[in-house]
Amino acid sequence: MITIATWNVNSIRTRMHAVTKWLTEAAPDVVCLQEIKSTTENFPYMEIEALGYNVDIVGQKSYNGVAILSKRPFEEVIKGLPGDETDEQARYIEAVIAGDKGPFRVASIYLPNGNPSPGPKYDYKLGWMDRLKSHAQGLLKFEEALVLAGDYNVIPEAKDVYDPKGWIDEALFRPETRAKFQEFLGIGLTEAFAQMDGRAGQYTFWDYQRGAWQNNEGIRIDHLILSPQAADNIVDLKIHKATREGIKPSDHVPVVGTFDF
DNA sequence: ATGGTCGCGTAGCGA
Repeated sequence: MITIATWNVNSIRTRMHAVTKWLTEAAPDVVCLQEIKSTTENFPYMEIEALGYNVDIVGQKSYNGVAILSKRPFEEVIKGLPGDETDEQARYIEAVIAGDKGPFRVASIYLPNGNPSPGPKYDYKLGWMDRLKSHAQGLLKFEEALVLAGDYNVIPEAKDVYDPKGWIDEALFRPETRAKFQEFLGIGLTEAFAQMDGRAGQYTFWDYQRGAWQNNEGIRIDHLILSPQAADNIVDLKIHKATREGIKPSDHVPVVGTFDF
């Protein structure tokens, strides 16, 4: 069995206490991190490697930044989402890792937020989603287990947000955003939560403001997106809500899939 | 009610 997690940590340096605690307790095989807000020079490689992980990252000063941690060595790493050489935002890293039954491929994705919308930031989001779809179409041709994990900044359905009417103009929930997400899934991908659970009100993010956590005013935006070979072999999916408690939590919580790879 | 809270970096932006 292989466990693959995604977690937007909202700064790796500030979150190291919570991250090391969770890595020790949950001990996932692979972890996709987003919003590390760190350059390569400032990333805490030593502390994470000491917990038994190989680490590779796409870093950026102050904003964005993604990483993949893996207890098994990387066979191949691809950095940056293809399709726009002018895009300098650190939002994509992909790796091939050896499973017990052959290699599997994992990507750590930090899809643009897109607010305010409409506007240039929303256009960037939609363009990024088009590029992700194109890249994923290429990956599907390998016909291998593929897990595209990350903060998609997309609320798939009304049941995934505490106040759908209040969110209708947000970049994360606009009909055009949801339609493009469905178009992305339509190339032959499966959203793990929809397959495994699908219940309403299973959130992965609660804003720091307005007592959102205390009032359970959350949204579900962190997803594991699977190729057929991954969807056929997922055996469990859990949202680790407990990490939203405690001192200096991230506003996102981990989503963890277990696969018979 | 155009508020509220984080993180980065030390003003104001991004979320």
